[in-house]
Amino acid sequence: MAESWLDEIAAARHGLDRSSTAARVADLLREQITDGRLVPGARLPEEDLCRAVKVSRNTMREAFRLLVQERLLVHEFNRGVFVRRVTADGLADLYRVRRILECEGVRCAPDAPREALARLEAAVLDGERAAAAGRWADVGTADIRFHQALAALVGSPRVDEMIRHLLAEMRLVFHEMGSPREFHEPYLARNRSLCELIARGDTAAAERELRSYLDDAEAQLTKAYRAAE
Amino acid sequence: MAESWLDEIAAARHGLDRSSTAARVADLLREQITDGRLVPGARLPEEDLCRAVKVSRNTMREAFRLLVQERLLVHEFNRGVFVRRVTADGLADLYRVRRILECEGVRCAPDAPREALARLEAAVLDGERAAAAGRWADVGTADIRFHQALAALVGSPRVDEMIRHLLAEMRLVFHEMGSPREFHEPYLARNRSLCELIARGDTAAAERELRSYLDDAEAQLTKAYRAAE
DNA sequence: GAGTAGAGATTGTTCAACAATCCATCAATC
DNA sequence: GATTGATGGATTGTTGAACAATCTCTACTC
Repeated sequence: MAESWLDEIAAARHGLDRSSTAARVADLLREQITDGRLVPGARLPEEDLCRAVKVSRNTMREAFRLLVQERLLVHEFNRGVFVRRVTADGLADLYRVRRILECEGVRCAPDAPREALARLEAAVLDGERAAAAGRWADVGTADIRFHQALAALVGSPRVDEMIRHLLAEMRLVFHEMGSPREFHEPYLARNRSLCELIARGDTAAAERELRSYLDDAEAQLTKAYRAAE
Repeated sequence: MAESWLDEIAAARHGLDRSSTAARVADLLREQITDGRLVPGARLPEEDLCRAVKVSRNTMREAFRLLVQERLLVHEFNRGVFVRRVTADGLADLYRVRRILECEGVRCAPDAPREALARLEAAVLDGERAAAAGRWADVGTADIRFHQALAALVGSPRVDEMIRHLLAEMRLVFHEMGSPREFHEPYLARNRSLCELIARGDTAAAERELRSYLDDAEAQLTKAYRAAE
């Protein structure tokens, strides 16, 4: 195993040179969306964006396709692309799959590597620090990182990708209903206790707590959703 | 429910007029791949395909994107697109997620609508009929439909999409190792018994059987994989 | 007020060209 | 003889323009 550093280089290279213009444009748009500057339902006209970003229409369309694949945009034939608007049904489905993946993560916790558990703890800490400083947007980001780390306990690249897309859509939900503080504050303590239950190895109690956690969050969001209509 | 046929029309129309040329080209390629005429690892040169299908490079690239999203093709920057080649690691991950989704389907069986259970039964029957007639490729198709119906018991559009992509990749695995008969034949009886356990409502036994089923299949494929190297 | 016709705007698709990158080949050096 | 470096051909990435198809809104007719 004298050449193990070769593998590291091979892995690092992947993230370096792979940058097409389309991918960079997609990064740009993704940031606008996850930051909430592009609200759900907003239309993205090709030509305006091409002029703004100074790329050709073909390249812009390629960037669109990347974000459609991530479920951040939806493409309607002959009508254009829009920031995805999550419906009440979509929200229910979102939580259905979150329950499946995150609960599986909890069940896998005993077999998970230490780094994976450390990331869970780190996300909780980040959230608490951000709350103490009043940075509520960062609290939301930390919360998402926490749930991502939860599903990552499964140790499956494919599950990682699924949960990443799922939680990116959750960001859309949050932006569509505003008020990050009221929503995220109560869950800081629950994240902490969930993390401790897992660290203690009590996966059964952790799964129960997680389910009630997700039920509560879903009910709260659904209520806000129905009210918004 | 007097106007339920209206919904059917609405659904059918979706598949009719909303068909860009890129989507049709993608259909063409998808068929070539799932039928095994395009083997895993094969490169798809843009210009050759453009000339063959008589579409422009941009349209062809759009078709590529669609199939990349379905995980049938992989796109390497500045190198081209290739039929996905599933590695041994990828195979393990594939089964890890199949276990999660299909076992969840079994657990949801008591709450599933009758049509969903009927589709399960239908897939088993199709497989048995195809086997009796010696159509082993169709046996494989029926097997995939069976597992798709299993995950569909969850009743989540998102899970449906996940399992569809997963099983499309499984087709690649099958093609990479050939010999459909030897592999699929033993599982016909197990599909049948699994289906009966579910129909009887014994979800606990069904889940145990499904896990051992998937373990066996994974072990068999993994062995064949290692041998092929 | 409902329905229709048409103009203007936007998207779908194609084409041709050039730039950037990869790949195989060959020459040069040690 | 093997490794390194340069060369050229082939393929992909990106651009801009053009035209066709479709949608959307306005104005008009009844």
